[in-house]
Amino acid sequence: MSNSIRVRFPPSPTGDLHVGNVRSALFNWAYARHTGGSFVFRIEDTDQVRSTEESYLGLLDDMRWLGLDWDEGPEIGGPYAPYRQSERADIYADVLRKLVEGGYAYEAFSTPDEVEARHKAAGRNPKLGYDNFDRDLTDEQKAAYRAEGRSPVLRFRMPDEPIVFDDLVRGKTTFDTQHVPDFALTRADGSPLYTLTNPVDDATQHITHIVRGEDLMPSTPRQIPLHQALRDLGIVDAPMPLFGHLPMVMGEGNQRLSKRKTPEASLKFCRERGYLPEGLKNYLALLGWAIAEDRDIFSIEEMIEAFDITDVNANPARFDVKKSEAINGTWIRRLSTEDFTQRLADFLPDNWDRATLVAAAPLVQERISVLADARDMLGFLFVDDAQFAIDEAARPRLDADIVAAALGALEPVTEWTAQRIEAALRNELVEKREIKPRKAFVPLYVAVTGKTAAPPLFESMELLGRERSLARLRAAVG
RNA sequence: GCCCCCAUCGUCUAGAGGCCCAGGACGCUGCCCUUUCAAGGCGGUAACACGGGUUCGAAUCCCGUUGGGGGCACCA
Repeated sequence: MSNSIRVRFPPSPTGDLHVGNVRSALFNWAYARHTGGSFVFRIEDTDQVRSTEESYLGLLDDMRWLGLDWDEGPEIGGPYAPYRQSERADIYADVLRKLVEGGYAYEAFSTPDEVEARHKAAGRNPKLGYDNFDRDLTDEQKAAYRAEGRSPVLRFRMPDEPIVFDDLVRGKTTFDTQHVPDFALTRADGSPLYTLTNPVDDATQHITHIVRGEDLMPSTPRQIPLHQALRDLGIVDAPMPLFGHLPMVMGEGNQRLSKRKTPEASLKFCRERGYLPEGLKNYLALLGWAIAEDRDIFSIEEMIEAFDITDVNANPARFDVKKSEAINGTWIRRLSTEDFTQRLADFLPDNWDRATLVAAAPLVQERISVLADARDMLGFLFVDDAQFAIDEAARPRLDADIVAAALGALEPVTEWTAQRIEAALRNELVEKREIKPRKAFVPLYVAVTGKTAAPPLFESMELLGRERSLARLRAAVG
């Protein structure tokens, strides 16, 4: 199926995924599923110093958690294996050799300091980048550098013609190669750089659509001539891939997402907050894409059905925590009680009593937007009585008279069910004492749960149990 | 500084010349419901960055300005 669509997601195992990466993965995946093409998962670990096995394993776990399954990649292999760049060294070495032999790449000995010094001496902007100084070094000059103990990097010889491509989301884009210096393909130790491995893998793995963040747009005028060189040399016969550059996902205040400044932007953080994969994917899909004029909530199946890269818009988006949680909340409410209970149980600490949890889950399902909210809301049921404490913010809402009256009404109740508790309390406080329900129950919420935002009172007391409930009421009076 | 990209409510967006004195969602907010908190229902608030063109007609096309973002590594 040489004419079928192939997209890829190639993260580096150098840390946690952030939501911008996840959005790229999602769009690529959705496009593959929409078109019946292949989604290739590739690991770009050419930077041996920064890449870690832990991060690699984390990447796999995150992708599985998200439900973004890959057709080719780690652990399952595929026709263009291996899919970890650290295992493709001989491919790169071979390409490099042919590139040099074909005159597409050359040895460069200049150090960054020397390049900058030449720019300054010539009155040019020192930030201009490499100046193509070593392009036509003679063998004697190279030998002289080597005699100094220098090792060269290999650089790609950029063509003179402008690079023009039709971006899938932005349309026609032109780069004048005057502004694109010959770029390094290797380090001085001969190890390959991203600038080589990424285009080589895209070519050798027959990627047809390269959909990535806008931050990679400046690498496109380098990838295109390199891909062309690979074709000219007969290394690959893959046609030039199409490029689509997704808008950046920004944090608050238009800051670029970084784990330091915007922790909510890391997938790890989202998972710890208790986002549902459904909710997170739904929200992320909204960043740069819309399924319809008046719809925000849609399933992944609906997204697959409707998604097309050319419908993605080009302007940067802000990751809005409030909206993402609101979307997640509606996904939580959409879950069946059984499903929700299961996910909550998987999320909450193991030592929380299972039976109580099953009974309590339905009470919070429509009150939370991320699973972590349930931890706060249900904590009063699972905390040791010795450690139970009333929130400082809630304490002023206590009312000793009301709590005492409630205590008096509840002590005779032996059949400890929500119905009996409610009947006793209403009779005493609302009927006999004519206290408005709103006024009557808030102090009891505070006494029993320690908070003003809690699951329904009577059910909460039933779950807490007679003795513990009465004890908390007594503690609140005294 | 140089190169590239972008520009509709506070935010995410719909809008591909007349359907738009601009629609949806989040947020904020009013009311209803209500045992707290939510959820739900019904309202409200709020935008085409600016200036020139093109056209009978522009949020939609063109140019410029301004603003924002990205890149300029022997990181990816």
